[in-house]
Amino acid sequence: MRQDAVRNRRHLVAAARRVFGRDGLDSGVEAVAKQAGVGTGTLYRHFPSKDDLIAALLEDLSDEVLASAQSALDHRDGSGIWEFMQATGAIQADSQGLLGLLWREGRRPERVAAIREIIAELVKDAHRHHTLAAGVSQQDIILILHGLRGVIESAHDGTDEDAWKRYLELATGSLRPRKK
Amino acid sequence: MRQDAVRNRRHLVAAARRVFGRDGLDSGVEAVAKQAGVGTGTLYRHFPSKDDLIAALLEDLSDEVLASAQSALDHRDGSGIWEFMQATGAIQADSQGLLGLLWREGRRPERVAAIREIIAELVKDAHRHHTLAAGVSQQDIILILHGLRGVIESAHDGTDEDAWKRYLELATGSLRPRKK
DNA sequence: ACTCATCCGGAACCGTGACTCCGCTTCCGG
DNA sequence: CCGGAAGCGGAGTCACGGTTCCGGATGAGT
Repeated sequence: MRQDAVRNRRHLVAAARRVFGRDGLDSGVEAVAKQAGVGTGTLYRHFPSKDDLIAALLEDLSDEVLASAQSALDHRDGSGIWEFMQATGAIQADSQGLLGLLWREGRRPERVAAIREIIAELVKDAHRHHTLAAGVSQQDIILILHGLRGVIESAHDGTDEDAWKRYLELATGSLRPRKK
Repeated sequence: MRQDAVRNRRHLVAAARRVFGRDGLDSGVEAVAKQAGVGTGTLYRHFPSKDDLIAALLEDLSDEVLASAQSALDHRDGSGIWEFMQATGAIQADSQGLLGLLWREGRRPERVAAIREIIAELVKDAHRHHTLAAGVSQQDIILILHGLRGVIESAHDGTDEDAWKRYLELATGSLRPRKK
């Protein structure tokens, strides 16, 4: 593969992330191509369809999530679940909420399953070390993460870029075990 | 205005709510017209553009929210804020997350302002009666509501229709004052 | 430097979906 | 009942955006 080709591919995914993140998936492929500094023909050389481009984008993003989940798992002291939620928030915010597509639509189900798997593991570990309130399930964590997505999507056109941090603070307040 | 025209208008708004709620705003106007049992021409007689139809829809929804907000305000015993969040959740769930458009996009800013106004009032009342943890602001409530929207949108294609209730339970856990 | 396989750009194509137009139908006051 | 104004339906128009195509440019091995 030629050097300029790999460079263009990278640029295209980055451009897609920027454009789709800013203006939504309804943005034209032409906007993405222009942002990447190439023509639409080039875009279609690398990705057979717009949907494939989006899939590549999500592949990238979910790689990041999986990586952070793995590193959170390494803790094994019950703090992993908190770290994971923070990291997910950061990635979600950085990608302007695009990561939510992975959840919301049926895209890349294996990835979603893998992430769920790890969350279950993190929850189990947290319970083992009593860093999570009793009765909180993996499903509850996922609920909070869906909420996190909603918050980030809303702040999107707004002013407060770090609102999601405050949100996590609030939302996780009731997940921590009762400090007596 | 002729009777059948009034009826058709109502049917159109209801149909739009159903169709757009189920399949998203990208659904064609033809689907809405068919659902309402009329032709597209009729739709365009009542609403000059698709966007106007959506605006009418949101008008309806925000009417419901304002009404529930008003009735929550009547309590004046500090419980209004909780009732309001429950009611908003119910409306949001019923409309399949369409209500979120009011928030997310810049649509109908006066309505949004009015709702914010009432939330501020509810928060003030709650603090007066100490039914809300100190340091929780109107902005925090809105964050939780954004999260609520995210949860409902996600459950959308899923199985668990009542997930948002559990979410509210979790999310509001840390908003209540420390029961000592 | 030469060559050719690979890659690039963007004009042209085509399907989709918002919107218009107009002949026909239906309501309703007299 | 009758007349005509208001309303209806849906085929046709048009613009937009995803996709294709191909002549020209460009990288890389000899």
